[in-house]
Amino acid sequence: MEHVHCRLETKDLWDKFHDLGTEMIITKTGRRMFPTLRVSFSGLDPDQKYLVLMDIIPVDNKRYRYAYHRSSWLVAGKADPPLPNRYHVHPDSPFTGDQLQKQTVSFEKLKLTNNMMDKTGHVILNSMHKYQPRIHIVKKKESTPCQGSFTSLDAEEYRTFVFPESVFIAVTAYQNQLITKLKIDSNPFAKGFRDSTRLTDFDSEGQLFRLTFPLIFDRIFYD
Amino acid sequence: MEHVHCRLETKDLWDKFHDLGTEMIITKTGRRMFPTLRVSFSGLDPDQKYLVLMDIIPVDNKRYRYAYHRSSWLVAGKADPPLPNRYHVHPDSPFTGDQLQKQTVSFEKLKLTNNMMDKTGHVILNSMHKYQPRIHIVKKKESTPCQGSFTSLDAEEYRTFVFPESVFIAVTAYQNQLITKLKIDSNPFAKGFRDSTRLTDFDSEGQLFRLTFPLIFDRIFYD
DNA sequence: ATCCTTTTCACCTAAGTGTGAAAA
DNA sequence: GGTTTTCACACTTAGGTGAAAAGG
Repeated sequence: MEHVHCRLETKDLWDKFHDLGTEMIITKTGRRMFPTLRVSFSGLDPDQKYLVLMDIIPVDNKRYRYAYHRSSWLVAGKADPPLPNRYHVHPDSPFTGDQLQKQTVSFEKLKLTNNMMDKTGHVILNSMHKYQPRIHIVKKKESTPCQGSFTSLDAEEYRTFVFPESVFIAVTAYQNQLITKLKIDSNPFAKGFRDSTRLTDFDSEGQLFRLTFPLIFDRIFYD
Repeated sequence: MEHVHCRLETKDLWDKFHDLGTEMIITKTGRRMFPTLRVSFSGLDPDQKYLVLMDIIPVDNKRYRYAYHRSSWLVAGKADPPLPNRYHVHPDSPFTGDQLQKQTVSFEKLKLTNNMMDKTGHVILNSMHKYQPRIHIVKKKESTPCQGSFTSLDAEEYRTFVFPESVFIAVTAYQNQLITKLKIDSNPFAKGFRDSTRLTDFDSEGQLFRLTFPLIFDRIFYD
């Protein structure tokens, strides 16, 4: 697994958020992450089967608060008691190496919650704490279950990738107004709050283009 | 272009609808097609640029009506005056052959309307008429515009693919109740009408699976 | 009791979908 | 009188709002 590479496809967007200090909303019922973690791999064995996993780990042992007058995050004390870490197998796993090198893997369905009693499988985080998402790729052996539990892993069987631009602070309400603005402008699901005069245009939902002159297609091939 | 192949990725779903007699709603403001036409290509020149187009042509010169007592479609006379055919360039065009062989092309944004005055570029169809969608792949020359109008095409420059399982009758309201049921069960946007006891489960939105036992990841690679 | 911070919740936007009664 | 079309409505998921509630 030494030559495996992992690319963050959504790096540009993550960078924009990272510059402002990324915040992710966590709710009782679970909230998606935005931006989404979307990655692609290279250097895999095309015929080997792999699982792709994601988890989110605390970056430090601190609790943060937002200083409005300075528009910046300050340390506000020691972290709350840590929560049990959960690993999330991408639902399309297992992938063949061939598949993985052709398509990107998107963790758009993953949701964050502050509900410690959550039973729906969302990631449980502490509010006002700093986190780092991670991506893991695991070589699947005959015996590796795709669902269920892992018991042991040899060192050769997996690799972990960390993208520092994806660190974020979990919040129950946005603190930095610039983050709110960037979310509204870049998340298609927040369209309802955009000004009619859009300054930014991240969404790739280009209009269907129509030709005004008909083409002539006289030969039809059945396939 | 002789060796180009085109595969209908959503064939299974189309087949299910075709068995019942596919109906597509057309409205004044435009309605998406469901199932979506999603295709992939092979046999292309990786470095060549291509445009992918779709159009929808009348299958015959007939008008249909639905006989409720027999639960089947009957011919109800001659077709209404034909409407001008429009060709729709996929908004992501042009593609390189390499891109096209790695990803599938989805026409999910295309909308159908019965409004002959439509200025938004949707496909205009006659209600109660039978139609056949077609996919065209066109080799892009330096001079070929991606937007605008084509003036002429050499015979070697394109191929047209037709999937007979994608024929449908345009309607303003569903006629066959079994079609309504299948749409509700298979279109994620119609979830609100599903019984709590889902018999069918076409949507691929599998729940994220969670491991209950933590894995041990001690080696972190920055990438 | 006061004050400040953090969390919750009912509410509205948005697009896509079928409903069912009314209008053609 | 029967068939076809329209339209306001309700539902789903995802997202931010802003006032009220909860915490400390």
